[in-house]
Amino acid sequence: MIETAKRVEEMSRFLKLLSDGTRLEILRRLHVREHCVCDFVEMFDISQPAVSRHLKLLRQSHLILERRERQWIYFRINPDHPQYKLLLTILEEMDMPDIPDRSC
Amino acid sequence: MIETAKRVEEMSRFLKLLSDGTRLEILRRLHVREHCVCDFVEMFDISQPAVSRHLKLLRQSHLILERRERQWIYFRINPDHPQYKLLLTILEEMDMPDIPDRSC
DNA sequence: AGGTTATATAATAATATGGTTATGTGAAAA
DNA sequence: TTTTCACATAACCATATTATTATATAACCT
Repeated sequence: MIETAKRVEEMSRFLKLLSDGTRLEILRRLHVREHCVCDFVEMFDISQPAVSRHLKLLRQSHLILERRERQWIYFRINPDHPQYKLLLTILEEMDMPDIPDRSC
Repeated sequence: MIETAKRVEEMSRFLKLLSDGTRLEILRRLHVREHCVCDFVEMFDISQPAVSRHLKLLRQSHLILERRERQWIYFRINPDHPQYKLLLTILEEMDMPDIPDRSC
């Protein structure tokens, strides 16, 4: 079906967005709390423009939201993103792998 | 922590593997039943070597298993892969998006 | 106004990814 | 044993991705 093809296409774009170690780590941190760009520039061993580019990709797909406060720009995860739940699953999987299901 | 960094790294490699439309579609089909290479060659508008390359990537990461029967090679999903559960979540998300949780 | 700080954009380069055609290989069939 | 079928591998090419350096912009401070 065409609809399914579109969903596969969307999912592959979403997963591509998450398939980078730097971006995954950014999201892991944003899952804990808001961060400004400078936090990430300190955190990673890449240049400020490189960090900026990763944030741009995440922002352009509406996975993160920004808020300006004085000279800083703070980012946070967008809980209204269509794939927010899947994102949480992936982030939690990294934090605690191999935790069995609670039987429910 | 170093351990966490390793998990982020592993997760990004896993997601990279899934972040291609052709490979996602292959996995979607294998989720239903076994398929031989020729099935996929028919299915997609790419060359047989291109299909073979996608299958090789999936096989090399142990996400799929193969079985030879006469002149055909049949592939199936490896249910013992460390990320099998996450894979199912992603495949099911594509089939039925926006189905709310059963409250549990 | 002029300087500093935080972030974005542009230009460029190296590497990764995914496709093609040509060819190799191993099992079945003639 | 030769041919055919199903698949893999090699060589190559175009595009995508991700980094860098240089520069622009916007807010704050003196």
